[in-house]
Amino acid sequence: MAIQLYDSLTRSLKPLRPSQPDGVFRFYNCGPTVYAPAHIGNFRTFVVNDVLRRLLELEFGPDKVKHVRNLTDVDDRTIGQTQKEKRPLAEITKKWTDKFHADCAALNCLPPHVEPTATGHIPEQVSMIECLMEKGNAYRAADGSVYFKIDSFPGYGALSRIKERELKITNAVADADHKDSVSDFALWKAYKPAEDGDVKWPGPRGASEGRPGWHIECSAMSKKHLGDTIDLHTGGVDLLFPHHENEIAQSQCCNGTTFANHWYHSEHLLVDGTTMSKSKGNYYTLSDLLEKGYSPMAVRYALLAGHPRKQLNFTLDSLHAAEKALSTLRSYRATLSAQGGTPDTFAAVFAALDDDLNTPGALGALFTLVNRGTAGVDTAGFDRVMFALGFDLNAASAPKAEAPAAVSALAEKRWAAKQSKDFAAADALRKELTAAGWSMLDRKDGYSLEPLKKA
RNA sequence: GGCGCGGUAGCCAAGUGGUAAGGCCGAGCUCUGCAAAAGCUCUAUCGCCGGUUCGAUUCCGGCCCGCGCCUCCA
Repeated sequence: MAIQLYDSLTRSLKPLRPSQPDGVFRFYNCGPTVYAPAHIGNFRTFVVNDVLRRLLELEFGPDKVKHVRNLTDVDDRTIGQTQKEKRPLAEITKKWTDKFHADCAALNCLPPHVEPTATGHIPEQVSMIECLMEKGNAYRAADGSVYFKIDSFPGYGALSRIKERELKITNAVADADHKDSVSDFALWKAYKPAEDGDVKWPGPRGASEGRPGWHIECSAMSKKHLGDTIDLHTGGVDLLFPHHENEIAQSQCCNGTTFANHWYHSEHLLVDGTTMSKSKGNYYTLSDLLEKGYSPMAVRYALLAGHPRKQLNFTLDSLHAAEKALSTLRSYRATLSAQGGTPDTFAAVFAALDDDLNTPGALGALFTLVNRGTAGVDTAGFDRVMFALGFDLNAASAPKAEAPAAVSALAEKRWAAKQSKDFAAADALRKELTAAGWSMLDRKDGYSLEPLKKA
């Protein structure tokens, strides 16, 4: 059964199908800018795209999906960071690329098949800009920068439905002096010694040395790794305009063909009802949540608990709920036998996923089945569902924290009191442990200690 | 101002023209020195007002409230 996915361009549900004769599904997902740790809002997009990647593999076969996700390693923010830290660009971007990879791995996201970087594709970008200049879609500005001429592309605005004249005039006027029109966007930015440090490359013919504008990297890298027409292009809603709109303009003017057959945008993660930002103090990284005692898998679960095309209000409670839900799945998995399953047991789960990536619907269907018991279910069938959702049930439920000596001592005392049936003392000690932030779990033959979740 | 999205139980969140999945929390019960774990049970008429309809939470219109984007933010 085909995967139906919302297409932002036609605003309708469309089936996902490879368009090339080789049957390979070409999938480009806009990746992160590596100048700081990605936050969980960023990861919502990447986790959602990971589920998509997994569904595509199940649908077309693991070797019939080509997944490309870029790393933006040169732009205003990365350069700004090098100036702030007085360190080379490559050092900064390496650091945050490594962190991004570690976080992705913790969240059990499959690595893309190709992960191109902007700095690794300067010639490709330059060549595309030259192509656009030759075709009259781009022009050199007085300072040596190159801009895309929006008027030259009649289709501009089709994706975002934004007409040039409807744009709110902001402080974009800063660069306006060099542009023919305020709405034209940079393909190549001329080198500015005071701001750019040593970050510069030889420019397109006729332009100054400098660096690529942000949008051109995706056009150039998708062309190189996936070809002129790709089957699916995805990203967060915020990329719809101007980033994706500009990519379409660049690619279609240069290549003369449809850039992407399908566009998909996942919605924002909100915290406290608003979008995350450092100034609001509601900015979470994965590390922040792990420090609070939550597991990466719970974060993944929480990110999938809302419909990907709907804003999701993230709360710490949702992580608690996720932790519990995963624990239920873990015990359920443990009761399953290796064989004897009925093939279509989890059809409802896949039906939900195939229907516009309805992850909360899929989770609902999954628990309905789990609550029904283990009849007709075997490990292989269940594991297929876990693969699709990307839940690694073997991953630790939560990082095992070592109890401080003082806490261990209290626990030992309480255990001894309990063994000697001094329940009053045992209860008093339990209260002390709670006050110290630890929970003591008794078993027949011993006990374990777990830190209480921090608020 | 332009474009778009949403308002479903204490919280999170699916869904359907015929009286509403699921997770968490909470309550009760079973089990158990206590706690935890496990099991069972219980908890909503879907923002407001009209309209269409035999029937609307689901379609249409209006209103109220919230959120996002509008040139470099996933």
